[in-house]
Amino acid sequence: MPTIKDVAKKAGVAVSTASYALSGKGKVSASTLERVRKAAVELNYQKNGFASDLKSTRTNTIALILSDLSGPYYSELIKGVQDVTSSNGYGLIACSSIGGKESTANKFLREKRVDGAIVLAHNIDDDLLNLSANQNFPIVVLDRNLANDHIIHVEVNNEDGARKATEHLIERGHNSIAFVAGPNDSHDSNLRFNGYINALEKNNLTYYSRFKVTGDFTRDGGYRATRMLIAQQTLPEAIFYANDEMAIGGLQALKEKAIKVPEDISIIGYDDIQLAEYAFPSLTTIRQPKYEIGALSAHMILQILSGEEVEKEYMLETELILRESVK
Amino acid sequence: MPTIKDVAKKAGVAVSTASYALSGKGKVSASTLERVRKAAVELNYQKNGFASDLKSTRTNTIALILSDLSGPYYSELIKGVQDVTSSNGYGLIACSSIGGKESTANKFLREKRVDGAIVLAHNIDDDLLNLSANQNFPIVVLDRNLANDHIIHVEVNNEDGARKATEHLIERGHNSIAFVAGPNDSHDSNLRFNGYINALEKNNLTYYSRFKVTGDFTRDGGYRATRMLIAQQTLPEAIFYANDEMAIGGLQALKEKAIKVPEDISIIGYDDIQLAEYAFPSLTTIRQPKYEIGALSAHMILQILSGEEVEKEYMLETELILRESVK
DNA sequence: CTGTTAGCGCTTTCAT
DNA sequence: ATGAAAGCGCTAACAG
Repeated sequence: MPTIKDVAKKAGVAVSTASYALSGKGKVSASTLERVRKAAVELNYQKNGFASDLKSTRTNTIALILSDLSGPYYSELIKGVQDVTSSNGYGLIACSSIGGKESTANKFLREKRVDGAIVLAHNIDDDLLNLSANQNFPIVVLDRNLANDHIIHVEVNNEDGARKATEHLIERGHNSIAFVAGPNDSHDSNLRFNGYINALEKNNLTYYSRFKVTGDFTRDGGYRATRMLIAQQTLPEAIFYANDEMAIGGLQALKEKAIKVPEDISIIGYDDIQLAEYAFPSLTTIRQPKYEIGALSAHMILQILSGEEVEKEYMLETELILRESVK
Repeated sequence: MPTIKDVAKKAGVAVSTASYALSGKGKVSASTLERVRKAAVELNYQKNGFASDLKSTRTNTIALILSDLSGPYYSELIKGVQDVTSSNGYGLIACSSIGGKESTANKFLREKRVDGAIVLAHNIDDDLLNLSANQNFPIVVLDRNLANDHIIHVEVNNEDGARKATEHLIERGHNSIAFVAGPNDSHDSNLRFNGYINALEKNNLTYYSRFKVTGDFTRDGGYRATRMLIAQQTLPEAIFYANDEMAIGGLQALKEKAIKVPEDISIIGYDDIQLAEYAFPSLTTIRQPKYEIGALSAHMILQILSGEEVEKEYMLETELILRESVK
């Protein structure tokens, strides 16, 4: 691999001159500029990004850290982030937190390979975020609450969203409502559970712990959770799934047992992923403003990076989307 | 930001010793190791990734470059790549090629910020790939053919897939078949068009150029293309969309004009994205082995990186998925 | 306008 | 086992 030194030698100039010429920071005569450029092309010179970052300490790139790059939920979120970063001349890389301590996500966070990060990955632990965040390295977290001056929270009102979902079910006349939770360590899922409980209490409905089953936010988890519900002697009148993916898995389980939705049982999801609209029956759900979350998060990071003072807490609201899965 | 120098000073050792201690490469007594570790924690020391990469010239990370991080097609592909990389101790970052020359994708490719790359992004140009690929920087391309010793091609048999789709339509008795193409510069779309033409010819059907309209691989593009088809006096008996997203947009346009699928017109897509199964009517389509593409690509990169000699060309086959959108 | 030079923070010989 | 020191490739301050 040729270095800038080789280019300089070939062009018959000093490295600094070559550097100036290549970076286009003026201070070079047209003729040397030409010579240097020519030499660079001939040698197929490509600058070493690490070396230049090491000097500049700015990467102009932010990272979006997700627990799983391939989830359907993320599509719109990414779009929001991407639109904002790219229109501000920033680069974006997405990385997954799969792989624990060794994951790329961990590495990027620890070693500051980017200028800032947006994190939506329950398997990244709080300590790491607390250690990594600082004046020059802003972090936006989307799925937890951390007491740290350099961490911005962009939250969606989970409790209220879950309350809306549950109350909608109650309004439609359902008295026994099951809740299919996400992973136990998911902050979001726990808040949604709280909202569910609140709505129950407010309406004087008793909560039966056998009506709470745990999925893991995947379609398969929703399928299994629903099978468990079906296996119990009394089927609830409605099921509230803590996310749409699980609801879609549930739809499948219900269909297999010939339990009709919404005739025999009503179901409601959470998120409003693209598929929700196409599921059969289409899924009544709680929409999260995913694009806005992404765009706002990116915007905040860039604000901080450009030295602005910003609010540390943002709360976005949800919306009930009526479709066909609730009677 | 504290550096390793600070840690060394605090621990009362030389930088080299600190480096050894921190990287766990032996050669340090238990007591100094302890001292150094303690100092590092107290200072909240985090190593500078760029500096260490600059020395080591290995990042243990590969990049997946996509034209748009948020497309539904990519989900499974990413999963395939991710499974292989993470189980081999490699990191993965995904980046988008949006933003042209300034995009993160370009930068990573040019400046070798990763050890290798998998590219599925029609807006990255051939020249850049040719310049970047070399002995130590393997590239797998998924959407084009480049004559370059250091570029691996993983292809899906587009022509054959399109032929299958078209012939299926013909077998089901359709004689006038429209084709909704992707962007004109898409290699994949052009090959699919060839397959379509071949099938027509083989079955002695004439090709009408008014039955070829161009979308841009998006739902909206498919919607508009379909409107154009509808606007013409004679509707074809069937439409072959060069990808599922456009077909889903088409479904919408057809529904708005009360044209029933498949009673009034048959449609077939390409890709078999998740949504295809959930569309109404569910979409008959050509499945691309997306997960396998991803896994194979990642595998090849890692092979090369570990010094193996490998084949440069791979061709994967498609499969016709029968659903409800063809009469 | 061009060249010399001092680092950026780290790893890694090579002595001790 | 530990330390001194040489660079990785680049940028930028400074001198000319």
